[in-house]
Amino acid sequence: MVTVHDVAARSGVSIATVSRTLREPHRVSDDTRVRVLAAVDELGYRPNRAASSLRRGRTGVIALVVPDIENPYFASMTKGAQVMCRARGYGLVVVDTTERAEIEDEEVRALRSQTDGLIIASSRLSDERLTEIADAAPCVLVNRRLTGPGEAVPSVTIDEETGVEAAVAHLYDLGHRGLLYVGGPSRSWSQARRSAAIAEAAASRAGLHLVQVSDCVPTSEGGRAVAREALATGATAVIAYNDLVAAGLLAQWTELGVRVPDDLSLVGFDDTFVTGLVTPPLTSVGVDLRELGDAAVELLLDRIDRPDANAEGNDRTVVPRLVVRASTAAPGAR
Amino acid sequence: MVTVHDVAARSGVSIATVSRTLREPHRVSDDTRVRVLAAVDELGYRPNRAASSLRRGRTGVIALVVPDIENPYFASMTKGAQVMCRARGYGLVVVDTTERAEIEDEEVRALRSQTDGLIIASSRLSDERLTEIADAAPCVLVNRRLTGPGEAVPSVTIDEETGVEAAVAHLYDLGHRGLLYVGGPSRSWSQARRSAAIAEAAASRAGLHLVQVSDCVPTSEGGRAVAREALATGATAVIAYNDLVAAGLLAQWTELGVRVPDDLSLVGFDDTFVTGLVTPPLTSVGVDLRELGDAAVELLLDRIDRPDANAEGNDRTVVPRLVVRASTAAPGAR
DNA sequence: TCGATCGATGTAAACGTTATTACCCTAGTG
DNA sequence: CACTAGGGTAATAACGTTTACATCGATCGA
Repeated sequence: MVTVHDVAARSGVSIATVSRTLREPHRVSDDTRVRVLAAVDELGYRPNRAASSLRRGRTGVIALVVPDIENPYFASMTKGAQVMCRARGYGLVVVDTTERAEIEDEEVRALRSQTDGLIIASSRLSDERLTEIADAAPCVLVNRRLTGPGEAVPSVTIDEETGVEAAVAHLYDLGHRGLLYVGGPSRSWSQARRSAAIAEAAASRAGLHLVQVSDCVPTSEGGRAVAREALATGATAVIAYNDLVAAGLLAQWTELGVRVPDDLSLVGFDDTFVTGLVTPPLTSVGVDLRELGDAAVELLLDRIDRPDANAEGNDRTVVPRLVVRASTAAPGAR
Repeated sequence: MVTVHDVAARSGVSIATVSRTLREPHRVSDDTRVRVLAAVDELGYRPNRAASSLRRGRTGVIALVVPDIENPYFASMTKGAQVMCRARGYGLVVVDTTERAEIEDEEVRALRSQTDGLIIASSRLSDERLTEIADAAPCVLVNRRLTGPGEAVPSVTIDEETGVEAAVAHLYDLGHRGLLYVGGPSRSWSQARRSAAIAEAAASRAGLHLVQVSDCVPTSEGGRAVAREALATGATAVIAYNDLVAAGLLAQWTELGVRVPDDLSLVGFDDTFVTGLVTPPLTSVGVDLRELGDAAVELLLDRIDRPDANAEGNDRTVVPRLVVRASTAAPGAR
């Protein structure tokens, strides 16, 4: 292993100067700098991260905790986070909790002391636990906002109301009056918000009849499972908890001979790449998920690098767009 | 921050004993052990990873380098790797190279000195470069095997021949005699192997006519783009480079009024969750991708933890299964 | 009973980096 | 010319762990 000492010896300076050359280049004279950098290059020197972390009390690494990396939603988020981390010179460790709160708790506990900060996406933990964690380490929540008065845990959330409003408006304007919302797990924070937002959006529209079913398993299998039940409601338009559920509904309906959008319009959530995989391509409302990851990293790193700069600007809200594809049309269009 | 010193003070022993209690519990007496562990618990002590790494020359972290974490293929692999790492007490840092060789090179260079080992999946780097990397750090390749004689870079690969053979046999037995293979990027190692294996499997079957197109972009858009061209070949059965391409073909064909499997049979590769999303569900040949990640981690950690135990047992081959779903049937079945 | 052995614990020296302090040397100022 | 200011560099002390070695009883065999 090549260390500062080797570089120092080779370039005829002290180890202090080597370190300074790399950390604060402007503080050394021009010719020492080139000499040191040359030696660094020739020897292939790379500062030992462990040593650096130990001395500085900073690891240069942040952690992203997600429930399930196989879920395209979190995969995209991770991608965004990854790119931003690279740009800012930070490492990213991704942890998959397999949707289990106790694993999340355990991992978070382990990570908080060994990283510079945490991003926790769609957490399964209680408000109390999260507050406690945020007290102990820089922390950004995604898809979760703590409600307490004094709480100031930074978070990145989606403006569900706006997204839902756009979806409902779209369907209403097409002429739909019977609307079904196939909701996800009732314990989910996003589900609660979406459900409430849909109720509100529906209530404000004359003649619109809304039915909600909930606790659909948020996968395509879940969608398949409720496909018949959904038909039975007599709705002409369906909004699904997410794209996967929508895909499942679509697949099952197709097998049952129900045609989309001729017989039934369908809107998904999250606008993942799944929308382009199915036939017809799915109208969906969602944010750029990479941007979500991006934003979380940015928020966290700003907190870390510029400590107590501004206790304000804690939260970021990302506004979703409705992307209209081929799964929605006027009712009875055929 | 609570350190060994705090724990030592609290439990009335020296820091050495604290460290030993945690690393080699059998080497301390029973009552000291319980006393120390109690103190650890009460104080919430967690050994500082940076310090530990520095001293031991081991980080307890391995890296997984993938071209694209958004690709369900690598997402599943990552999941498998993640779970295995957790089980073995290692941390996992996932790096997405966004399919760019120069980023892969750069990241690998940075990671090899700061982790205990590397897993490089579907690498874009040259054989020479990979050999060089493997010389400098424990390394396992996935979906790549170095061919040189003395080369002994451990790898996990898929037995493409067996998988392809099963797919071709399935279609042939259904009665198909005109077969099209829609191949992926010609620079891809997997593509080369699949293409060769299909040619071989086809050659051994009387009356089977094989056409290959290649350089299809390995996404659903890529599949859509070649959908018409595929029809023009007159084949009655199509094998696609992967499930995404198959999904694209399927979507475009559906829009063109071509029905699967009535008019055309379709087989995908990799058996990702995409197979269940589309209509009809896709017949696909692939391995359990989590197992692939699993195996890579296991191979790597065995190398790290039991150094030079066995230079043999370097490679692991995973045998894919053909999962028959609804996208394949006898030709002219309708 | 005495030395050898062994088990349990303590002491202290690393690991490679960075930050603080001290130093030197040159240039500027009265 | 003496004195100071200040830029550039060197020496050195941490950071928290782990581990080789030393120490000290106690046990055991002769």
